[in-house]
Amino acid sequence: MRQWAAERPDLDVSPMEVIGRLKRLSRLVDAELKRNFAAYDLDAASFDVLATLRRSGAPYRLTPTALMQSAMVTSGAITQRLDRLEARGLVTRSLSEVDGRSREVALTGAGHALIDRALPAHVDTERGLLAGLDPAETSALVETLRTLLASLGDSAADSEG
Amino acid sequence: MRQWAAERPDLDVSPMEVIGRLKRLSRLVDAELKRNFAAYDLDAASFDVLATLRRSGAPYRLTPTALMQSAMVTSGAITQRLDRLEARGLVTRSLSEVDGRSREVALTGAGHALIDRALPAHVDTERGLLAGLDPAETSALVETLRTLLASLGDSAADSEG
DNA sequence: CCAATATATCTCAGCGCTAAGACATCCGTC
DNA sequence: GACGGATGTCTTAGCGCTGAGATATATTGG
Repeated sequence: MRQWAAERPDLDVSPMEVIGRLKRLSRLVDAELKRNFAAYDLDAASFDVLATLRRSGAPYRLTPTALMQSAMVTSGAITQRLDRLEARGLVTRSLSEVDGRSREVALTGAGHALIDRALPAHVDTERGLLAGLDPAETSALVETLRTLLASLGDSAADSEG
Repeated sequence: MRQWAAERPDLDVSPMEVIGRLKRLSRLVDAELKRNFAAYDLDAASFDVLATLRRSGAPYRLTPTALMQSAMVTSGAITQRLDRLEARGLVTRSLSEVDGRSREVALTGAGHALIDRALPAHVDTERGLLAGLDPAETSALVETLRTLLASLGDSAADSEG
């Protein structure tokens, strides 16, 4: 920030302070979570799909489109994630009975068991990452992030985990 | 969150609320910034390198290692970014005079001009992304992110933009 | 001084993602 | 019912990054 103020005093670079830190934090978090995923033979992408299916509740079925929106990736990315998960026997894909264009992605028993095993350590890792904040700071942060996401039109701002 | 509480009532998934939103926000921000980069024939990676060199001040020279630490990517990624920028005439690479292992990466006139042109719109885009927060919320957010980064050992928590 | 170790950069295979587009199916309108 | 546009999924080429490792130079301790 100091550097920018010296180099481009004509610009108000204060937004960089927020967004730069946000990006940095996101990278640090990703790197830390990755370590835990690896302990369960997972990566962030696979974990994301399994966790989304898991939290959707019985019968643990969602369409690729739903998974795509939750993950905020392209349809091609979801297709490939599902290819990998299906090959490992963690999910199944079947034709939708109500829409001929669509598929139903379902957790298998193995997928269910794996995500249930990986979840506790994952949440613990996340808790550890936030250990530097006291409860008041944490809840203020949640609230601010919710406000920000809502202002950007993110529909999942109220339900996402 | 509601879904998790119903599915895994044994787990305190509150950390997911923070980290999930953080990740989501980071993706939205990336997507929005990307649009502006494209208007200047840049991508996030190239912009990052040019901006880092630019804010380092005259003589706008840094080592690949310094760029690597700033960008939080591997050395291979920096090598490739520099290959691309060098091919476009936006930076030059020369041997270090003080360390035979090292290189000096310098902004060219074209690189300097390009980043100076792209910067104002970039900062404006960032400002727009934060428009949903009032000044008090914004400064509280900065402070919280700083605290969090510091607690995670991020040395650049105080200077990064 | 030399050996051992650390550091700086580059190389490259492999991987997951995007972007663009193909294809099938659904839906609204006439 | 047929047409045209919208939607859901998959395909594929290309791209940037990682991770492992190669190479060269620097540093440190004996």
